[in-house]
Amino acid sequence: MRSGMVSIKEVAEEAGVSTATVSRVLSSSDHVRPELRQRVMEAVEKLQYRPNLVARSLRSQQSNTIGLIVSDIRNPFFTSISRAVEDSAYKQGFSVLLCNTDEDPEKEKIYLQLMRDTNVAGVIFSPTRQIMSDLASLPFDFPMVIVDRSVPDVDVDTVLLDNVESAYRLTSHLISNGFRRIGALFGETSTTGIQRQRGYEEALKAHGIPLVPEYIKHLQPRVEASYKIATSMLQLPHAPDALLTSNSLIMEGALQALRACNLSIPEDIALVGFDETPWTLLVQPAITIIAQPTDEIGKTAADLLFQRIAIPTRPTRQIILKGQLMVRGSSTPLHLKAM
Amino acid sequence: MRSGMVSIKEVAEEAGVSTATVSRVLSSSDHVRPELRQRVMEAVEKLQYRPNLVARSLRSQQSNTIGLIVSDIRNPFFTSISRAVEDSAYKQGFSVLLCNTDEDPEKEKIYLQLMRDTNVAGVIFSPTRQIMSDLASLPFDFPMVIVDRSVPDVDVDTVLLDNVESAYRLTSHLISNGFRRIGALFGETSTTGIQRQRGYEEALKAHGIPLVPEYIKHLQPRVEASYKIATSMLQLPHAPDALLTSNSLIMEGALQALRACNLSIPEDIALVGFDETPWTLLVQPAITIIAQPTDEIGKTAADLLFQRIAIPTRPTRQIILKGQLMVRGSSTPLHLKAM
DNA sequence: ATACTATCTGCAATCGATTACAAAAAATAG
DNA sequence: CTATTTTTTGTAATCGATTGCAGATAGTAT
Repeated sequence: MRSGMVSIKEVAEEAGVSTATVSRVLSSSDHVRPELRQRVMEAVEKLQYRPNLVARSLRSQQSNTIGLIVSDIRNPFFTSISRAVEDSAYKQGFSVLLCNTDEDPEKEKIYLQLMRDTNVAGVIFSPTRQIMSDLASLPFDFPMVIVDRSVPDVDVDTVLLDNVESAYRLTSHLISNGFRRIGALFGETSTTGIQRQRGYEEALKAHGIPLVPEYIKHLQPRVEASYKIATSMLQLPHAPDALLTSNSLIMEGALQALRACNLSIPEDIALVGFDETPWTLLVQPAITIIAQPTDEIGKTAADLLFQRIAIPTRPTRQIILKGQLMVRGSSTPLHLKAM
Repeated sequence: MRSGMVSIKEVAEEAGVSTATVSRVLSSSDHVRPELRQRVMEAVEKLQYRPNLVARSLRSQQSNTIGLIVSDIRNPFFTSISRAVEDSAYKQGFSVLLCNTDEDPEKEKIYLQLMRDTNVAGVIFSPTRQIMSDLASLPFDFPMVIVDRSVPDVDVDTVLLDNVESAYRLTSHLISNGFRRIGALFGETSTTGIQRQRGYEEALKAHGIPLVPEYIKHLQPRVEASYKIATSMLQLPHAPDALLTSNSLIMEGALQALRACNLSIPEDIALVGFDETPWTLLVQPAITIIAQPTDEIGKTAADLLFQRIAIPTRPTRQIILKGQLMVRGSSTPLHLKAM
């Protein structure tokens, strides 16, 4: 155990009061005569006392920790979210337990259990589709905010992008720039992919462009998987003249594939996707994307969570944020290609 | 409080034994008659009992949480480290508290205090230079592993890159490729920048190239700062013909600056740096870098920490890992430029 | 069968705080 | 100055586990 461990008892002794009084001074919400308060403060200072948060948490049945459960912190989207969440948490005096699930329902369950067992104040969670059905039935009753993904039929706070609309806009942008054979790669583990596919299909329909099944693929949201699938799509007899990708890892793999096939962008093929990463602006041409307001998503999720922690019975909210279409060189219109 | 909260007491009752016995069954290290063990297990199963980790931690004075304190999780280096750490922790049954300090000594102190107050099992920490001097004197006696940075005069486990050597190799590579006026941008908050500067200077010296003070800058390790400083360096009468950057954020800013100045790489200027990020291979030309073995660094740090948690008196170790020079297009020799 | 060990099990203390309740002190009213 | 109310303070229970110690049970040797 820590060597110089000093507990509330020693402080009480030093100040000549009871532990209850010390506790009252420190939680500061209660009445204590100024003189005693002063004595306690001095004792605290002298002994360099710091309250043991574990003991406090056990007794008060509250905690200053929140959980953040995402698929992989290395996904730039979640990296950014996590930073925003941690910032908000810090300001509120909370700290953040980070969990990576790799889109694995088993790990998701394990981490949710951990959250319960450690009695966290609440959880911000980006679940796979698989876990969703169970979610309502699982015995987890801590405050929770779902982020990035939507959970139908479960009454829970949610923050996410307007995925259908965003994909619709992104696809429409390609179409109005003259692209017709639009290949699309969607993540298969999240609802996000599904919604973005919907937006994609609606846009095609609205413009009278037929769906081509070979142009639509679902895959693990990983760079390698994307590279492979994109490469094979590029070998098709009628290869696409544009590629729409549903997250930055898939976009990364697709870009690698284009490079490997020696295709130039956008002359041979356009490339668009989701999420602002450090590199969408650094590669040439820069990549047209839907920028998600990750800071705001993270901050909003944290805010929702703290509100729910404060008032557990509050009606739930679903907050849908708009993405921003950033038009760049990777989707330049066909008739401008010669320039 | 959680609704169906079932404690060890209920389990004991259900199984017709004492709480001590239940505890012994669950911690499984102790002798318990098979029949009782069976009864307890059944009760646990029936009541869906899960031990309260807060209570356990308070009583046993141990914890299954470790802290990870870095400057900014959005720095790809730390993103990767954090993932490796979390993986190792998960395998050992630990979870990870994530803290971003923004290289701010005040936040560092606050987080260190938090770590103490929550009685974490240990901490993996990437400190600023400022906090170092205090480090030994601060009253923090939990197991700690320093990562990425070196702390002279303090007896503590450390994992870091061979920075001097790596910078030396990187610089030598530039020199042997014909570059002579090598500008260098170093982070000012960490020891890492200092060590890399040393390697840079030694390489110049070894090749008989004079140091030019205007070519050496220290800055906040941030994209914007780097962009500004790089831009101003490019305006020099005798502008550099190569830029060496000491981390990926600085490299990002520098690349933006080169793009803004319409300089082509490596014809007008070479660019090299540290850290494998998603984009070093995606931009064209790809960027020559020293790849740090982030997975290994993170894993090693976690291993060291767990070993120290197990045996606090173990002699400390300093583990120095080698970086890997990845030669790419951004530093192609001058005489090949015409090709 | 008796004595002696070795194994199990339960009681109760403990970890370090918070908090219900009651007692004491202070403030206010009459 | 006493009665009543209000504000402070302390005592002790409590949160939910683990664990030292002693008593109970089982096992072994004589």
